[in-house]
Amino acid sequence: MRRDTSASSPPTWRELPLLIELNEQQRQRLDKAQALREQGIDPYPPHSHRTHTAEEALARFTEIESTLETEHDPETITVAGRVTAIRDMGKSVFAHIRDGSGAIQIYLRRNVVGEDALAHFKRFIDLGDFIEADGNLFRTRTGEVTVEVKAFRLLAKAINPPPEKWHGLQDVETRYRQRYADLMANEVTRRIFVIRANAIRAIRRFLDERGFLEVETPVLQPLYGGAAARPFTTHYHALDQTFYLRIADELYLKRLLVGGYERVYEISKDFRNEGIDARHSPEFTMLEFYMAYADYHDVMELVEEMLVYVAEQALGTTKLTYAGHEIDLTPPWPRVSLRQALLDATGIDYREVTDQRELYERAKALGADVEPTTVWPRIIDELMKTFVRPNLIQPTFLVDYPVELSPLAKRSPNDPNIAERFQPFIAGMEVGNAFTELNDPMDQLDRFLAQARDRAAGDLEAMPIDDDYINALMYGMPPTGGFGLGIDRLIMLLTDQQNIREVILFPHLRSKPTPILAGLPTPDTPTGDDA
RNA sequence: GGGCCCGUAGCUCAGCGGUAGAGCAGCGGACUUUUAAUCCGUGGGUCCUGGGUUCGAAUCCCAGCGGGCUCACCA
Repeated sequence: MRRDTSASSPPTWRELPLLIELNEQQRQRLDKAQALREQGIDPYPPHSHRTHTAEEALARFTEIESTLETEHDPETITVAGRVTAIRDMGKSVFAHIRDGSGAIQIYLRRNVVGEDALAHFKRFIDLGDFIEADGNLFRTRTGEVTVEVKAFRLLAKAINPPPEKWHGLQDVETRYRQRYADLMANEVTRRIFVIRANAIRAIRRFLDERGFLEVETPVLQPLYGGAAARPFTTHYHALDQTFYLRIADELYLKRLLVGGYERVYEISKDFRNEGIDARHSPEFTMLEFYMAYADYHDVMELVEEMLVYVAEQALGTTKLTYAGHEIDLTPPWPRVSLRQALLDATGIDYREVTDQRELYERAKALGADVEPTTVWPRIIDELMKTFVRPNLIQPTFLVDYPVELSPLAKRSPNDPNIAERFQPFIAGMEVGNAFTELNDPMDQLDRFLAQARDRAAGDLEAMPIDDDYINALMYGMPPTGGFGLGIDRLIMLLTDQQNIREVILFPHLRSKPTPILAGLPTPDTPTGDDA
């Protein structure tokens, strides 16, 4: 059946090509919407007339209650929101509505709202619908501030019934695929993303107040770099060239220091085409900042101060609970060299075990997951992850890494095999990465060449040579300290979540047809354009 | 990618070879201060999909799809 889409009224659901079987409740609700239209009532009216949020209404009554001469606030207010509970008492009805600020109870009594209106409410308003209600605030016998309703209007008819009221939405897959339903049903989920927003705002404020310039650098890049990871690859039609989604911001931000900005930062999505697990999301949010005339010691101090500030702003405390651990962010955090940490945990002093074979034998003997072919720096990395990282529960800076693990970091003046690099660990989780930036263009070129050799040897994550970056360094970059922070992991810490997908609004899942679109055209359906 | 586990009503979950269940939500009824309202009655299922075993499969077996945890890889 074809329908003239220029018709003046919207279609009834029976006219649309819904290939799914609607369930009984969906059909009932669609029929209610249609019945309302036939009465001349728009189930999706364009305007609302709210005068008070739930929070404002509750605050108002608390404030004026003691001055009232009557039981009810004489001023009529209008509240609006989603109906989350209905308790039908016969000649009166209690309901709760929730808006973005909170929830408020409304009360409809037949002799106040009128017999017809009460019947209309009972007949046409369902859980999940958006309504607005005009009325007067009062306090019920049980003490709850409530709006006694004089009139109400439907603002938006909900066709899908909301999830179960007591248990909320539990199914993890549905919670991720239909985050809207999760947010609607679960207060905990709503709270996580408020904390996330507050934390990111606090980071911006902290850096802005210290003279950092927020910048935006390319997400689509002709050459990726700044980290060890496989990229997402795409074809750029207009330039007829392969481009990559960035895996890090680093090399572009440091070009800006060459240009003369002293302090820059960027908060942005990075993309790494690698596995998904509880701590890794291929699309994730990164903060990177760079400050000229600073080294990694200066950066450590700034990072301590920043994370304390962020926790205070987002949570109101610097003490967190994560996976049962009590964590105190109060600075200063211990600085432990990687060499010392490994020595304490494994008895191996890597400066004295420079032979790869010997290091392998000793790591293997300790039970580390290494192979005879594992290269020396990777064995160090593995030892750190297995024997050191899990024990770094309280905030700790692990400092001074082998140069081979840090191709963009400056060598220590005391030991050319050591890079001035640190990583903060909290609750056994690596939350960032930082170093005194390498600004010697020829040393940088040499490190790139070493990466290129690893790459040729089959390491897909080794960095490609960025010769334009070398050219930038040849103009001169001031001594600089830089820092990268995984925002998602920080939010996991702040919200005591063990899975990164719990702090990402719409995490990636394998595509599955939604019930509504089953059988209808999707972006994957060939259209003749690009196919 | 490997191992283990899960998929039953709109939602939360039982059932685990013998007629498909409960609570919430829905529908009908009673109740004018309830708040997981209460009380009476009642409709609703491709038991993820496809094969197989069996007199008989939601249940057992195989394959697939989707998801979770975990290991590997990685930040």
